[in-house]
Amino acid sequence: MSRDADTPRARLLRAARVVVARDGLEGLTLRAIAREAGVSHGAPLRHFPGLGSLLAALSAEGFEQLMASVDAAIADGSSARDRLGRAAAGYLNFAVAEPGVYAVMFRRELADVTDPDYRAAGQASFGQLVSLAAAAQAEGWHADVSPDQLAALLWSHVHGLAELWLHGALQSVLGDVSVDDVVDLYVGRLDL
Amino acid sequence: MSRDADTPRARLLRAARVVVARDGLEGLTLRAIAREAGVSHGAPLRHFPGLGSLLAALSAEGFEQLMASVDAAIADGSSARDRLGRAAAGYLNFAVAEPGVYAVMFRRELADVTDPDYRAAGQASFGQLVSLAAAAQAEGWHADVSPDQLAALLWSHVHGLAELWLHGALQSVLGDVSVDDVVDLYVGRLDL
DNA sequence: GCTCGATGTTGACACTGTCTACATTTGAGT
DNA sequence: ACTCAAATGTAGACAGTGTCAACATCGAGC
Repeated sequence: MSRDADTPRARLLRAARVVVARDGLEGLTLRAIAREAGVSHGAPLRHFPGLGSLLAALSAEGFEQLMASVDAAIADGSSARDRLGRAAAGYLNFAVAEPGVYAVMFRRELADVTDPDYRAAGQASFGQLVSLAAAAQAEGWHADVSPDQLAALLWSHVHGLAELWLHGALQSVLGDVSVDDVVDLYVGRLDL
Repeated sequence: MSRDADTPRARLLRAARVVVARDGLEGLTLRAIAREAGVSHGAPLRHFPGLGSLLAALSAEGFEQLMASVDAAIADGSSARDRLGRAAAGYLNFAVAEPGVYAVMFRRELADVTDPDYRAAGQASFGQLVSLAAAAQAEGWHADVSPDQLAALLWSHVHGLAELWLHGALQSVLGDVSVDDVVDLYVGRLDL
């Protein structure tokens, strides 16, 4: 994300971020993105075969952002298991900082999940988690599962927390919890 | 769900089930529901103020189905902790049996989450989980958290598994796992 | 018998995604 | 410097959508 920092493609993706942050998923239309980018309603189709493809590209960027957020969070962890807890916090921080992008990343009816960049970015993100899990296993933590399986379990749990928080379900069921509360609850409990 | 088993309202909700099962979330439109129910495109608005309201009613039904699925699954559990594991299986079985309904239940851009019936059904479903969690705590399992918090954690984990499975992410990351595999993995690991 | 509420129909409106035909700009090769 | 082709953008159309208003039907209760 540097050489082509101002191509029309990148401008459209930035516009999509603005729109989804402002209007949510229901306002995230191709025409709204075009308006935000200051071009006519047909212009985006010169750069993406369709809305699903644009949203897949946005999601791919989201996965990279997510990895960066996790990387930043684990920077000064003492042990692998400690880094795993910090990774969860980094993950949730991204989801809360970019709720619209995070939602698009996991709605197959919106983003074209067959897009190669989307799949690659998603797998890279999962790979990051596998590495963290494997390192914790090397310290003897849940060493009796495959790293992939352990990573899938951890991913599921953190993803569930993110989705329910974004949905507002956690807030309505516990008091009005903050993200930090969720992180504390999750990291501090259930043997993580 | 009995006295009014054949009101137009109930017929529309049945039609919505058919449509979402056949065409997925992107095909779940008000007009498609009307077509499936054999009425004109404006007829549903006589019974629901809008699509979001209809989907909220469908979601409320979904929460009741979900509770029934969990209830059936825990019927012959030996201990409270054992029942908790069976409850997770019942939960995931519902999500996989009715993927469209399950998805609608957790998309606030589709279902009107302010609908009173929706909220009541969702809270009842959560209450069911709280009871199960509290019973397991009475057996000494994770007794150092509040039942609500413990239930929220369990819910997040199972919801994350359901969402990622429905999204196809678990299948693409582990091999082509079945739901039973997911249940085994989840229930058998992480001290549940 | 008549009225009124429940239910349904029809047509309109402003949106949407996508397509096609047409314009403009721009850069690389001669 | 000129040309031409690719990149990019515009404008209009089409079918589909949610929602609304006006009109129709029909049945139960007075």
